[in-house]
Amino acid sequence: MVIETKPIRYYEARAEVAKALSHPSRLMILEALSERERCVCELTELVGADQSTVSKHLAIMRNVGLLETRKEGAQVYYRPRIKCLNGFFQCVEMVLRERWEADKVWVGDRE
Amino acid sequence: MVIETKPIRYYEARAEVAKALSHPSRLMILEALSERERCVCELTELVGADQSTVSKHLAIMRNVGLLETRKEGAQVYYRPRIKCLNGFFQCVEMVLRERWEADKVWVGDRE
DNA sequence: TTACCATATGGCCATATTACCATATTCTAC
DNA sequence: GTAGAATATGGTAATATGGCCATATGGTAA
Repeated sequence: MVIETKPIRYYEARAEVAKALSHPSRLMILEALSERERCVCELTELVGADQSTVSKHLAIMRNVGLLETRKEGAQVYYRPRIKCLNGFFQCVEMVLRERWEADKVWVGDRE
Repeated sequence: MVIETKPIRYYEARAEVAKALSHPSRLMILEALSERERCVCELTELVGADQSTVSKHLAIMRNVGLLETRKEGAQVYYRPRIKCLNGFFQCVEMVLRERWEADKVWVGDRE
């Protein structure tokens, strides 16, 4: 009974993208960018961390292909590279919603 | 110019789900489970890691609400708790596909 | 040129993650 | 009851991640 799998590289590439999405500050940034492009200084203010920290978060997302950049003078504007992030977040939302429902039922059982 | 955000807890909860999806072995397991439920021993053979390692991967996904379990004798069968993972993976696929296309163009530019 | 602003990178430290091994727990079979 | 299989958990070591500070880089403006 051998299960069909794809080469490890396949899963590694997908895990890398998911990992880029797995930090609160990065999700906050993505949400802000879904509205419109922003420069690093705006996002630094948004996140409230050191500018170098935010720069590294942005590099992580750009490296996996989630973001792209545009230079304007000394500023660098970041924007989403894809439009499908809704599908991703809808799924995460459903996980959280179902979990919440389950917790509610479970708590109810104890009373 | 203050950007609208939600409370940190909001992003943390979502990042936690994404983090549970950000390991190659866990993605391999999810793919196998999308077909049908499996016991830990099957998944251990699939991943090719120590049984305790696989058990911990499964616990991570169960704790965030991605998987649920069913006991049958001494065995524990895991299955997905939600049906929307396609939306998630379609988005990841698109990121990878777009990145691949971009790389192709870029390489072409150098020749 | 110099001074200054915006961004990226290197260094370092604290913490988190992952792996394995050993062991505990739970169930089946005898 | 004991033995053994299936799974979960604790310990520990190696590596990865995330934060800040300091600094490098690239741009603007005088």
